Formats: sequence, C-alpha cells, structure tokens
Amino acid sequence: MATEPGSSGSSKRSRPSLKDVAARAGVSRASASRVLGGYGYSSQEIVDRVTEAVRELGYEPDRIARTMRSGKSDVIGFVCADISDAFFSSAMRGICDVALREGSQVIAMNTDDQLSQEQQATRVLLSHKVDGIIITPVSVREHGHIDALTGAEVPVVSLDRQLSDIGIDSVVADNEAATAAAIDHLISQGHRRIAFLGSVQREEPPALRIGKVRASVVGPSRPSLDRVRGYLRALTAAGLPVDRGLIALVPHGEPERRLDAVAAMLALEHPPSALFTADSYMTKSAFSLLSKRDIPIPEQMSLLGFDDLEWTTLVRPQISVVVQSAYDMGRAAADRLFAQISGSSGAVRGQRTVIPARFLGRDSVRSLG
Amino acid sequence: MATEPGSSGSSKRSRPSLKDVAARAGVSRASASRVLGGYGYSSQEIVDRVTEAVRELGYEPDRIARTMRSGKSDVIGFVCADISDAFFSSAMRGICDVALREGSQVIAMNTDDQLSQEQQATRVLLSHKVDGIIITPVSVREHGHIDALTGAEVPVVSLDRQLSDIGIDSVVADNEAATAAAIDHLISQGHRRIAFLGSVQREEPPALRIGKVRASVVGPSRPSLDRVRGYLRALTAAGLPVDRGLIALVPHGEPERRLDAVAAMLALEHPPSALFTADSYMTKSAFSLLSKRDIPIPEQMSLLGFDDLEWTTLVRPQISVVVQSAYDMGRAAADRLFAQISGSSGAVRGQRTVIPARFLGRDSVRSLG
DNA sequence: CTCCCATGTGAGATCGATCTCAGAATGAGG
DNA sequence: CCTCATTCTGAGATCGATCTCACATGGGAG
Repeated sequence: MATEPGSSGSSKRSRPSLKDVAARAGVSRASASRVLGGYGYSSQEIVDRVTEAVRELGYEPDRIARTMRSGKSDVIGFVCADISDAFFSSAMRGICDVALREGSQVIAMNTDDQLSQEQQATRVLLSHKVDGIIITPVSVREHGHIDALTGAEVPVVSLDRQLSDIGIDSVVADNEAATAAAIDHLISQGHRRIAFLGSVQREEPPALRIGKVRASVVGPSRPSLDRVRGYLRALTAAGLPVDRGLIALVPHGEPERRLDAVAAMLALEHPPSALFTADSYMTKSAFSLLSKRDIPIPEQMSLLGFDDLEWTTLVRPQISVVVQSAYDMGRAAADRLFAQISGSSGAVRGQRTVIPARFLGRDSVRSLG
Repeated sequence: MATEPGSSGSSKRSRPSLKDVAARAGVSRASASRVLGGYGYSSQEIVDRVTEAVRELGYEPDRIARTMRSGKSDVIGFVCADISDAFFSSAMRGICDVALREGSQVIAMNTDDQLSQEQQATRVLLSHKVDGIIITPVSVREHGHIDALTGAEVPVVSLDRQLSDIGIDSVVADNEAATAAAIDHLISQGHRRIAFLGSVQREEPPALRIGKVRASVVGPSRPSLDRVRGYLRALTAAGLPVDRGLIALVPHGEPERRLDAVAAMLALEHPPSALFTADSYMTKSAFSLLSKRDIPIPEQMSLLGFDDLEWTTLVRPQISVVVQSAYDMGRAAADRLFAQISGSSGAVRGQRTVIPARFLGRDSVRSLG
C-alpha cells in the first residue's frame, strides 16, 4: 500500500539522486528535472519514463542541494528563552502548524535570556540559510544582531516584544489594554488599594522609573512594562492615587524574591485588598504564599493573575485571570513571517499585530460592595 | 566590541563566501580552506592574510554548502506527538541542550499521534539530511518507516517507547518498576482495593487482554502498558487478587471518557479505597471529579498519580506522585544519538537506557492502618 | 652536483538540483 | 525548396566548502 523507498535492491548506501533517476529513465538530468519541475517542454514518453523511474527508485529530492541552488531552505528559526516554558512551547506549536502548511520546518533555539546566546543563535541560523526567524528578543534595545538579519534580507518577526526599531514586524498581546481591563474590574468590585506584582528582565534598568512609563503604541515594548502601563492607566482613569509602595517588580528567575515581594505586600501597614500578579510565575508565588499562610481567598485577599494555567481551575477558589493565547500568537507570527518570505520584497515592514487577551472572571476576587 | 558582519560597504546582498575571503587575501580558495580547516601546510604569511580577510569580511562558512559536501548537516530531528505538551517540551529542552554542546540544531515536528504524519516527518527529515532522529513513535509495531531510516544509515533513538525491533536504541522511564513501587506503597498503607486508571493509544488493540500483559525487558513497550504491568506485578507479589473491574483504560485524547471512567470507579458496588492514575491527564481528571463532588482526599479516597505537574503542590492536599524527568530523558536520548552519530559505525545498536522515576510521597494517600 | 623529501600552493573535481543556452528535429507557410 | 517558428533534448554552468592531486620550491644528504 505505502510506497517503499529503498526497497529495490539496487541502491543500498545513499538515497537515489536525480542522476540515478535520469540514468534509469535513459534521459538527461535536465530532462528529468524538467519533468519533476513541470517547466519547459517534455514529450509524453519522457514524462512517463521519468515518472516510472521516480516510482521505482523511490526518489525524493535532496533539499540541501535544492537550498544550495535556490537559496531557499524551507526552514525557519524560532529563538526563545526556553522551549520548555509553557508559553514558548505553545507558541512553537502554533508556528509549527503554520510552517507545516507552508511546507517548512522549524529549528528551535534557547537563549536563557542571554544576549550572547541570542546573538550566537542568529548567526547559526543565518549560516543554516533559514528563510526567516521568529524571535522573542532578550533586549528590546540592543538589537544590532537582529538588524544584521534584516540587512541580510532575512525576514524577522518579533514575538511578544516590540523592538525600538520600528522596521521589524511584531506580534504582541494587548497587554496594556487587558491589564487595564483587569484592574478596572477590581476597581468596579470596590477595590481601592491594588498591588501590582510583576517581573522584569535582568537586562532592564534596575531602578525602573515608574513615573516615566507612559502608554505608547510605537517604540520598544515588552509585556512586563506594558502591563505596568495598563495598571497605571486604569488607576489614573479611575481617579485613584498611585502608591509606589504597591508596585513590586522582581528580577526574572529568582523565585525567592518573588515570595519576598508578596510577603512584603502582606506586611504593609496599609496592605492592599487585591493582588494583581502580572505573570504566571508571580501568580503561582502569590497563591502559594497565601495558601501556606492560610489567608483565605478571596475573603481576606483577592487575587487576579495574568496568563492562564492548568492549575488555576483545579485549586479552590478558581483563580480569575487574563488569558493570552500563546498558540495564536505563534500562529500569527508565523503568518507574518511567511507573508514576508513569499511576499514581494517591497512588502510593508514594521507591522504590529495585536492579539487580544480575554478576561476570565472566576472566584478569586471578592466584591467589596 | 562585537564583530559586525557585513558592515564593510562591499558585499551588501549575500554573505561573503570563501571565494571572497580568498580573493581579499590574494590566495586560492584551497589555501584559504586549508587555513580555516587547519589541515595541510600553510605558510605563516598566508595564515595571517586569510585570518585578516576573514575578520574584515566577517566571514562565516555556509553550512548548507558544507552539508552538501560532507553529508553532515549538524541538524537532528525530534518527532513527537505535540511539542506544546509539557513532557515533550521538557524533553525537547534536554535534547537542545545536548545538541548545543555538540554544535547541532534541532528541528521539531508534531505528529498528533498519527502514523501518516510520522511517516511524512521522517521522509522530510531525511530529505533535509539530518544527522539523526529522536522519535516517540506512534506505533511500536508498525515501524517500517523507522527501519527505513536505519537502513539509510541515519541514527535513530526511540524516546519513551520501545519498538518491537530490538535494533533501535531506546530511552524509557522505568515505568513498570516505578508503578510497582507506587502500588507497593499503597498496599503498605493498608489499601487492598486499588483502581488503575490509564490511557491507551487509539492505535492499541481496543480490547486489551490484560491477562496477556507480562513483564518483559525486550519486545515492544509503551508507558501505558508498562504501568499496567507494574500494577499487576505489585498486586500479585503482595498476594492480592486482580479485579478486572478496577482497571480502566481510556483512549487517549477523550477527556469526557476519562471523567466517566473515574465516575464509574466511584459508583462501583465495592469501590476502591485508592486511585492510581497512570498519567497526568488522568490525574487531573480524577482530582477534578473528586474535587467537584466534594469527596475529601485522602479521607474518603486516596489518590496517587504518575507524572509531576506544577499544580500537584498547589492544590490541597498536595498530591503524591511518581515523577519522571522528561528533561533527563531528552538529554539521555540525545546523548545516545550523538554517540551513534560520532561513534564508529560498528557501535552497538539496540541499547536500552532506563531513566529512574522517583516516588514523591505527599498528602493524598491515607493510611488505613 | 644530484636526488629526495619536506613544505607550500593552486587548479579542478565533487556533492545534487536547477536553469540557461545551444542546437536538433519537425512542421507549416511562402 | 527555403525560412521560420515550435517543440524537444542534453551539455554544461552554478551555488560554496572541501579535498585530491599535480606541481612547484627549497634545503639537506649522499
């Protein structure tokens, strides 16, 4: 039923090449290539003979040689911090699905949020002649290596972050709006003192000037900062004061400091009535600590998180969250990438695609009415 | 500080080739290649001139051309059901880490547990001239396409499953022993009626003959069946009867049927005192249902699961589980693969690597002493 | 003063698919 | 009968890195 490549006793070592097909069919390589490629003229007899030879030998073209000649490899790269992270692996799946549709494959590389690894990754992918790269850049400012890619005419799409250079396509969630909506919801439930617990990249300036964070559509953007913006915007719009003591930004990748930050909020003289946790790690830390200290949610403390995870519906109470679909973001990024790859070279660059995030109200927010 | 490839105004379009380097250094391609490759003889002057030219042009060799010539691509393939699954994405990370050490990249492909997609994937990877493939086969019996790989001299390692053909390396968890240990623990806590809730592949024979499942080191193996074996072995060793009504195997990917299976156990005339859930999906379903019905764990029902997940320590009570490290399994598989790739062609094939699983006792098992 | 070996260098082949181009065969129209 | 267009085919070039091999030099030994 299925074809059985290599089952004929002739070629044992290497796969048959076009040359073998041509020899078997008794024609030149050029003629065989014409039949396979479907261009130029070919007599019916040659078409038949080549087709037959292909079938007999189980011939499949060598993509490396094809890449060599055409420059197109049918491979794209995905550069992220850590493929085992739920966000990135879901995005990867979205990218793979689109790639499959386009007849391409995906090489994934991890940076562990290190600029040097990211630079290395782009170099390697370039030497593999990938058709394009989807990247979640470590830094939204230092992107000389990414500019080098576009300079080398390699399409690039930035995922989940927007570079300061506006010449590069980006796909991001509407972090600011979704966060503002979530904070609005807390406010509508009567909350006045709302803590913001988030993470910042190690690479970010250590003393982040909250006062300087402003809503903006252009310019560099990363989720952590956009969510701070949404928080500030919602408070300001509601006429509530911004208490700097209610904002905690912890360097990424230091679990203890996350717990410390939550504990510090609880120990405040005027503690908040609700915690907004701006990423899944912080949500987990906050829930863990509240649970460990037997602080009832939402009676004594309301909790609202960003990012949905499996466990948010398994624990009691179920956690209200803002959800972003990493899968959809991956798909969108891949769609953009292939649009650049196949599109005319004059295609518009720097397009910003915003994926909506949804608010899922569950049982972790108390109404203070 | 960093090198700036392509910054010299000369070559704008494509990256510089060895030919460009040779021309700039005023030597032949052969001489330039000798300097770069570090073989043959080269005068100091030529070494210096070539090195300088490489630096000036920011030359980096084209891996496609190198692959063309050498047959080695420095790319390996990872074929799994779904890269967004926690198990596979962790394994992928392990594979990537080893690949990085070996100077290779990883192409990931999803099969969604469909044999046709898996066959397609292997064909594509072959045409990309990957140096080797790590695969979690859909079927442990139909593996003609995998045999074709080894026939084409492409190293293959089977992850999490063992093919019936013993000529292929495999890396698996010690599912049977770990399950037996977990069941032993339940028995030692006084449990006599222990339910086994697991999943089977759609591809498996629908009416699995439990009676025919026997412990065996060779032969085809997949986690679901090995765990059944461990369960049976532990019961038998303890002299407990095997009640077929306490064993439920649900087709993979049908959440409702999982919940039904759990509900059926609870509705039994003589219900079990403990549930052993043989995979993370089933553990989740069981916990969900027990939680929804307000059946206290472990007072009314003990629960012990296979696979650790983030949420098992967030819920109350914390769930006792058997943990397998997908990351370690990925690493081990990649180690084996590269051993095959770089090893002498006469390397031993068919090696079986077993990764130990650990039992983590927490609070979801009641002692009936 | 030869002969030989160690050292050094470049021309050209190779990997496999694809495409250009020259030329052959055929038929139709003048 | 000649011209020209159409259809068809294959030789050879190309992509870039690598390696073989032939051909230099040079110095030292006999």
